[in-house]
Amino acid sequence: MINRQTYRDHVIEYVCSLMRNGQLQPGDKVRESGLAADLGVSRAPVREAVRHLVGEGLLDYRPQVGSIVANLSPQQIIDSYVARGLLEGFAIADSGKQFSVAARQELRQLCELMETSAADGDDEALVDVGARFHRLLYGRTANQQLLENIERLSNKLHLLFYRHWANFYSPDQIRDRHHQLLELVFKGDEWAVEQGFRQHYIETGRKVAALYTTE
Amino acid sequence: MINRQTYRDHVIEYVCSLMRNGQLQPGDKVRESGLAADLGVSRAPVREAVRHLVGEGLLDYRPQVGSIVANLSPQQIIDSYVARGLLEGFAIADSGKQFSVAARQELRQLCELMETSAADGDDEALVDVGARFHRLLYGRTANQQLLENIERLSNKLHLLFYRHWANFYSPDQIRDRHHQLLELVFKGDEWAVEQGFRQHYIETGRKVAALYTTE
DNA sequence: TCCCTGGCAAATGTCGACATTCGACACTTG
DNA sequence: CAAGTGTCGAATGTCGACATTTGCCAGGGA
Repeated sequence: MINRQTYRDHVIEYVCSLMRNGQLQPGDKVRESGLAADLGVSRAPVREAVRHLVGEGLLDYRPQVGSIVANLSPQQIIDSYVARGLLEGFAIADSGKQFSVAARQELRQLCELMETSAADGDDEALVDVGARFHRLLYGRTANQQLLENIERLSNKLHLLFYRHWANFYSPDQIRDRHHQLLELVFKGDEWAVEQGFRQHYIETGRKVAALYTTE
Repeated sequence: MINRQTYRDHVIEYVCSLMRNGQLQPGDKVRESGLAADLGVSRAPVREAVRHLVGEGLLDYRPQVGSIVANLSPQQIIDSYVARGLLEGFAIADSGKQFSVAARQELRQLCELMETSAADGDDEALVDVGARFHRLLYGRTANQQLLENIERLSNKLHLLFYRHWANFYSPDQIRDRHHQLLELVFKGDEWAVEQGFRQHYIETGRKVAALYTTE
């Protein structure tokens, strides 16, 4: 038994799945009693799970009132993507290590895979490949503290907005944008890498934010 | 009633004060029952406080076993300072706004105040002034998401290591190091600002880490 | 002597219930 | 009719107790 699972973890996963399913949308109230009833557990582990998700930024919390699914303003959306670009760009630039030929090939193949997934309209696969692509890059950093922050932000943006970003670019654009990132990384100019990733994410952030402006 | 205080918040503050007092040191076990008994409350709010502090990175947590005060490895210490330098440097460079004459004067005065505090051996005042100095700089960012991450890291490093950094530099050095940061900021070269703050923090991080290496 | 094993104590995980607070709705009043 | 107010329901905050797991230590065997 490597990792003992506690009820709290089940609740966390359950809430995340509700967010992925769309059954929980930004602004929706999250009632502890409801979750407890759904899963047949008491409110104690539910409260811990909710508090954890609040800490992750996935839920907003008001004392004595309760929690709602985080409802980021357009500016907050952009800000989150900016922060992610900053962290991920640095993590990649700072990792320093060279990419093996095999690793380069794998990353390039992922770009192609993104294009075919996008062309097939398989958004789920596209998002998944995109996540693998980025993780392969920033995951090379030896800085665990940085990694924690990146994954927190990454997970937050993924759960809140993964639905959308597949629709902002044509299959060609998706492939090309990520190919360009790769070339920056392989070239080894750290400053260019950081700027490139910042730009990559701020563009996506602006597009996502645009969807949430005054509807 | 602006901000209703709940027991959980009291517990958080209590644990932080224990860490500041040195009654809780890195590696020490944090028993929920003990805290509950100390404060005369039940374990429920204590658990929430502990979980919050785990999320902040101040405590390490092992399921079914308990929590201990975070005991960062030398590398993790450096990594944390690197991350803070990255975030703070960007926040300052990206805020873009000009500093008023009064603001510049205040910041320069804080540098001098750091020197006098250091010369007087008043570490508490020195650390406090240092915190105000840095907050005045990074607090100008409009990016709330960034700010949250900075303050989380800042608070973590402050609580775990505020004891030490006052002793790494002479009063003159402290003043000069911060004056140099100010000149970078006032000059407005964003890239130089980012690099400067990264360097500032990585140096401190290395010195702190050195204290925790194989004693 | 060392290792394994079994049980004991203590800490965490979970539960159900009660207390407290907030938000909403209907009612009163000017 | 609008504004303020009182009450009620529901959700959160807290509590004490029980269940379960972990780490430790004593005891026995090789």
